[in-house]
Amino acid sequence: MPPSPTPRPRPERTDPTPPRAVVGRMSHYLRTLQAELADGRATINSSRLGRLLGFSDSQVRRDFRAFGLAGRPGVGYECADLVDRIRKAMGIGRSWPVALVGCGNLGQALLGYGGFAREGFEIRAAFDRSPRLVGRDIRGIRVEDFGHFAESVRRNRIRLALLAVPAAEAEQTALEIARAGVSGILNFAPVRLNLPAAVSVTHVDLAIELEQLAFAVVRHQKRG
Amino acid sequence: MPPSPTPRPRPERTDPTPPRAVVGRMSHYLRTLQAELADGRATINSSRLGRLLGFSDSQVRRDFRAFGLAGRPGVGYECADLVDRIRKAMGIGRSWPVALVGCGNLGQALLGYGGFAREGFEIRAAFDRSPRLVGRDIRGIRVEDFGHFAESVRRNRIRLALLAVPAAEAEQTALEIARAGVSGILNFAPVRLNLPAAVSVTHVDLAIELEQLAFAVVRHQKRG
DNA sequence: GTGTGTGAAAAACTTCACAGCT
DNA sequence: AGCTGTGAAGTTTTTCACACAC
Repeated sequence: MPPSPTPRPRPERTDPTPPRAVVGRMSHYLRTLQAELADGRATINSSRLGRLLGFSDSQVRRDFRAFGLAGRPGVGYECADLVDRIRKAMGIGRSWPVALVGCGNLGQALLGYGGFAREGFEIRAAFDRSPRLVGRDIRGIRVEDFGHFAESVRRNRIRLALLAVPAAEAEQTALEIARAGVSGILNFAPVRLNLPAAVSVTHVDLAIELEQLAFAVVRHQKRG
Repeated sequence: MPPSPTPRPRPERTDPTPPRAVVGRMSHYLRTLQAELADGRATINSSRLGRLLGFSDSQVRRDFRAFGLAGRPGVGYECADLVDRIRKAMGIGRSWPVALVGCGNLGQALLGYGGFAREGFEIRAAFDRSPRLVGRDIRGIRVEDFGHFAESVRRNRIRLALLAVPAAEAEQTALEIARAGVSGILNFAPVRLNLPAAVSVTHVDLAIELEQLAFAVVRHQKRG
């Protein structure tokens, strides 16, 4: 049993960074608050908001405090105010021009997906390499040749890209996207991308979602 | 303040349930291991696997132990063996017949998505309510009228459904899916579903993914 | 030497419970 | 009364660090 001196590095908690788990829930609060506003409710309390999302009331209050959001005792939180502040804190809400790269089936579905607009994400330009698609008009967007990508990024001040190309092309295409100065890529190809640290990548892997669902189903039936 | 006698409820850790966080990573291990196998590597150690996925080496070892997976000191883990065991532990790997409900743009993209097959998920039947689509052949699948859904679920032993209908129809359609005896729904509509507890639901919300990405981008640029 | 398995410690996260504001 | 804000306690998850197996 060595007594182990333990130098105590003193972590010194003054962390201004909101905990990762909180960030993950913020988008959900935002969406629910917008729905409440649309239903004509001006305020909401932590226990209702929690119930709608499956969180506890104290968790809601803690999360909001972590983002510096305050409510009024006896009343609750003001929906409209909260929506504004969350948007601001998350850096969204203003217009975010987005580029779509890859206009096959999935890409075309993304062009038609209504959900993006809500938070100001707007697909401004669409690209493909196939001569079959280049020049076509899909839902009001003209498909451009991917060769023009870098120029279009500058012209449209594009910072985010949706990557919906076949797996085999994903890595190479992502590199070119990164080189054009885009700072975030939402990747739909079932391939892990190795990119310079300057660009953030989020992976949407539908097979993994299905696996998790299948596991939940199996467990659900074994137990309760 | 009395020192609180602490009755010690004796948690009695013999929990066979793998921690939720571990389950979330298992699919990622699975995919990386398959890629390693495809590259001709027979074994892998925790630190390489962790590096490929952005996890620490000890986390990898802990995760595997939680699933009862053992490695060999000085060598590492055997990829093929691991893949088999993870599949078995997750309940996947066998064929999972899946139904697609909603054959608009997104639905058609899902029919063409190559990633599902890897783990045995197979879209066996596709449904829509629109007479425009019913009867059409899309990528080898004949679109059926949603009225036949329950019968098809029984005939094809379908347990999972992909829900790709417009937001306004999602809740009602999901209820009918649940009533037909499906046990898991992967929901693509930007709407929260309120369903009986017997059915598991996983939400794929692309707007939320984009929000999280935008936040990561903003933070990334503020700090490092 | 290399790399696992694992107690112990640390950190992150969640819930409890209640003082205090409206 | 109703509901927030928050210390304190509890729980889960991650990392550390090292004995031990190959």
